[in-house]
Amino acid sequence: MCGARDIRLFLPYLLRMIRARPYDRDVALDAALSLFWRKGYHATSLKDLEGALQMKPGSIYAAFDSKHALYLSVLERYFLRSRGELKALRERPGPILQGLADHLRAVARREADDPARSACMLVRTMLDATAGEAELGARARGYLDAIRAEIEAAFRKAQENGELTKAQDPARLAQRYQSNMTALRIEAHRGLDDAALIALAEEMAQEVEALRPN
Amino acid sequence: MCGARDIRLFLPYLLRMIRARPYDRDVALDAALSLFWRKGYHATSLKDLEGALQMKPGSIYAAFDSKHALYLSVLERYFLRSRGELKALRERPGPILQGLADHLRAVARREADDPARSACMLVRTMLDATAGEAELGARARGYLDAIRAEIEAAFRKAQENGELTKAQDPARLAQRYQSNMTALRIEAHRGLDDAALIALAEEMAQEVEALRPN
DNA sequence: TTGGCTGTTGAGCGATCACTCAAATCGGAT
DNA sequence: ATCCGATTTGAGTGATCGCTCAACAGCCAA
Repeated sequence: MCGARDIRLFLPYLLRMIRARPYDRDVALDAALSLFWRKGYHATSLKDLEGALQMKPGSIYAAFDSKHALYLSVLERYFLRSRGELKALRERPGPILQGLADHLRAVARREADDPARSACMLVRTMLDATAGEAELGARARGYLDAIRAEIEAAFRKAQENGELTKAQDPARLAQRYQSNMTALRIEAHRGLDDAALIALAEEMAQEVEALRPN
Repeated sequence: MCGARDIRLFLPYLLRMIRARPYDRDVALDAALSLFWRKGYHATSLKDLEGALQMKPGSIYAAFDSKHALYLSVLERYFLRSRGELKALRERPGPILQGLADHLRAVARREADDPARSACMLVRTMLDATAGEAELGARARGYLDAIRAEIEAAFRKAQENGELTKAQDPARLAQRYQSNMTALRIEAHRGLDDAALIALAEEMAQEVEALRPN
């Protein structure tokens, strides 16, 4: 009996929780992600963010605390998506090595189609972070490590499935795979023509496929 | 007879030309190179430069015109040194492939020893350059292209020397070599431990050596 | 010495930076 | 209709940005 009253009591707060905000946090974060990814941390000003997020400075600070904190949120968002892609790849049925190889091909194709090609945001953040924003660099490194761990897990699973010999070292293969991916995306950023970009990815992909013992 | 007078006439100007400047241009440029390389274009302020160059703003502008122009000078300096290393490599006696492979090993060792590891300045500049400084990006790309051309010339010479089969494509080999070098130096910047860094370079180097037909 | 030219100085310019806060605005409960 | 509290607003904060320039210092010829 007092249950009903309790619900009535908390209803306003529940409603408030789902009350439509004047801005959509996800949309705003995506806009910030796109902007920061394209321009980098230092070159992006609050004015730029105001335009991209369609929010006034006060609202931005109420919602995200600071430019620094917003960048961290955005970076985490980027990381979660990147790792998500890899997790999906590992949990997919079929040979793991094939999935890893195809991922390289897919990234190259995606970049080739994208008119605004841009290298990995984690790498860019790491390269950009100076002593003044040491935390940004540390975060980016941490995320890159987590992604490498994800790749290593994939190679390890491939090894369990007999797609690799016991002598091959998943940690080292993951290291090389990530280096290749980084290089591939930097070449995309550089503006390498589509054919060469896809050929480069193909070369890397075949090296992954060639790991399989026959 | 009028020759002597001419010399006497121009002597002041000749002396002025070699007159010791209050600052040493080469030293100043090296200091700027080090600073810009470490902090990047956007994160480096005039105050930082004043400190590093030991020059007041007026002198900096008298000598280098602007922060932008100074960065361009410094970038060219960096490029010339990088290309110089490769040119030396190509003109050295002995097998070219061996030289290219050893260069990868040497870079890894150099980075491992360097406490302030830093990725290639041209790559960093390219990744950092926004629409506002499109020229910086274009310059960096141009320099990277020139370096790739240098690598390609090395592979081509190796091919002429019979170190490569006729079927192998120097352009593509150069592309991959440069990608590997980029990735290697980014891993160095990332803070990859010395052993792993050197192992990564070794793997890349052996792939170059394996190109040789036997 | 003196005059003249070169190169240095550093206070200070307007613009822009990240950021704040008092006032206006809005949705929902009464 | 009226009020309340949450949210948005945007002019404005001090700090710092890249950069300028009138005044000054040092050197050499005369």
